[in-house]
Amino acid sequence: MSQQNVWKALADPTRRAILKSLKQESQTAGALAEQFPMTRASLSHHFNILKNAELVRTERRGQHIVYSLNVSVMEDAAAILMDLFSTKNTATDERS
Amino acid sequence: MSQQNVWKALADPTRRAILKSLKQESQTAGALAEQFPMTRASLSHHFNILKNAELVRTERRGQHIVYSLNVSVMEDAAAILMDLFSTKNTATDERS
DNA sequence: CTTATATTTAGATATTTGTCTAAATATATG
DNA sequence: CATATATTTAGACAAATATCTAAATATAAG
Repeated sequence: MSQQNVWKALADPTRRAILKSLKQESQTAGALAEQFPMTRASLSHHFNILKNAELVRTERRGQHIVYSLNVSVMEDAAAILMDLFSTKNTATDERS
Repeated sequence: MSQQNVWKALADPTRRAILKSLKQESQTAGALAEQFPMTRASLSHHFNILKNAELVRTERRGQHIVYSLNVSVMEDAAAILMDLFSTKNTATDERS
C-alpha cells in the first residue's frame, strides 16, 4: 500500500460511499452497482482504485465477485490520518 | 467547509506536507516556499486550496502573510475521517 | 456447445489538476 | 514618488481523472 494511493482513493465521493456501504456488509459488485447512478464499467474502475489502495479485497463466489473491506489496511490508514491531524505525537518514545 | 474540499485538499502530497509543517509552527508563505521544490506561484495555488478547505488561515504581517493551521476545522476533519474508518458508530444514541 | 448473467477491460473523451512563466498587487523604505 | 521585497493572479499546458460505450472474459445452466 502506498500512502498516496490511499489518499487518492479517498478523494472521490463515490469511493468513500462504496467504503461506507461495505462497512455495513460485504457485497457483490452488482449489489453495489445498484446503489450508484453510473455504469458498471465506471464502478469497476472505482473498485480497481480501492483494490490498488488495498482498502478492499475480493473473493469470487460463482458468477459473483464479493467485495469486502480490508480491515487491517483501514486501520493503518486511520493511523496515518491521525498522524496528520492530531496535535499529539503518535508512536514516539516521548514521555507524556 | 465542504467535506469534498477537505478530501481533495488532502489528496495532494505537497499539501499534506504543508499541513505537517504548519503543525510544527505557523509560517510565512516565503518560509514555507523554501521547503518545497516548486515556484512560489505553484505554492500559492496549494495555499488557496487549503484555505478553501478552511484547513489553514492567513494573517498579514507587514509584507508577509503568515499561514497557520485552522485547528478547529482540522478537528472536524479528523472526526469525518474517523466516521469513515472506525467500525464503531460515532455520535449516535446507540447503547454500547 | 450455446445461451444467459456478472463483471472487467479497452478505448475515447471531457474535465480537473499541478505546474510553469509573466504580470499584477501590496507593503516597506529611501 | 521610486525601488525592493513578498505574495498572488492570469493564462497556458501536460498529465491525471471520471465517465461512457462496446467488446471481452468468466461462470452457470440448459
